[in-house]
Amino acid sequence: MLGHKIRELREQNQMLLRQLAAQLEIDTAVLSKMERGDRLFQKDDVKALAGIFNQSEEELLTLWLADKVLKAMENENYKQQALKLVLNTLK
Amino acid sequence: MLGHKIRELREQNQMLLRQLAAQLEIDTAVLSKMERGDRLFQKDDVKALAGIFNQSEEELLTLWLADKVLKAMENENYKQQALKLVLNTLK
DNA sequence: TTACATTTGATATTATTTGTCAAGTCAATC
DNA sequence: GATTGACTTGACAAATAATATCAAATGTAA
Repeated sequence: MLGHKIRELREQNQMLLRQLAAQLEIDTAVLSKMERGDRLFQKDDVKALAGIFNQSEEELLTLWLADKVLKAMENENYKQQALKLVLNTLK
Repeated sequence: MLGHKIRELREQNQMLLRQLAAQLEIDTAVLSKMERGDRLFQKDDVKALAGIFNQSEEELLTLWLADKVLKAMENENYKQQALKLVLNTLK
């Protein structure tokens, strides 16, 4: 979810992967994987990205957390029931 | 969530921690932590517990997955927004 | 006090995540 | 069809986190 958003923002800004990777001080290969959803971003990088692309931290961190949750649940059954349970316990 | 349920079931069945731990072939100390919510159960143990206490796997695995999600989100902000996002992407 | 059930904390083991780098693919241009 | 540049992939190492094991601590009832 976040990877897709970042790729869009990067392309809108005509930046190369290696340019953005340099700003984040991470390896280009890793950023490629993050944008493609193979890896999670680091939380600090998400905050930096909000600054770089002038997006709200809330929006990007929400997407990031959603990715984390999806990863925690991948290959499991009863996802929806579990999510609803969690939502209810948070209320 | 699951730990609490298992403790209830164990006490209803007048079993000791070490008895249940023996059935699951895990250390008593570890089971204690699992029931108290300090640690997640192993998925295989959840399935075994459904058999031992004659509960539906679906119910217990749902509680277990909810615990996993809660752990993945602990200490983060924007939990509810993220969960709603995930729920929507699953639909 | 003793005996027993449970909890806690320290350490060791194992698994997962993350970083690094080289080689690979793919288009565009020459 | 060779070269260049952007991106992707996969293998391996390093760092981090999860799990197991065990001894000691706590709590409690007889």
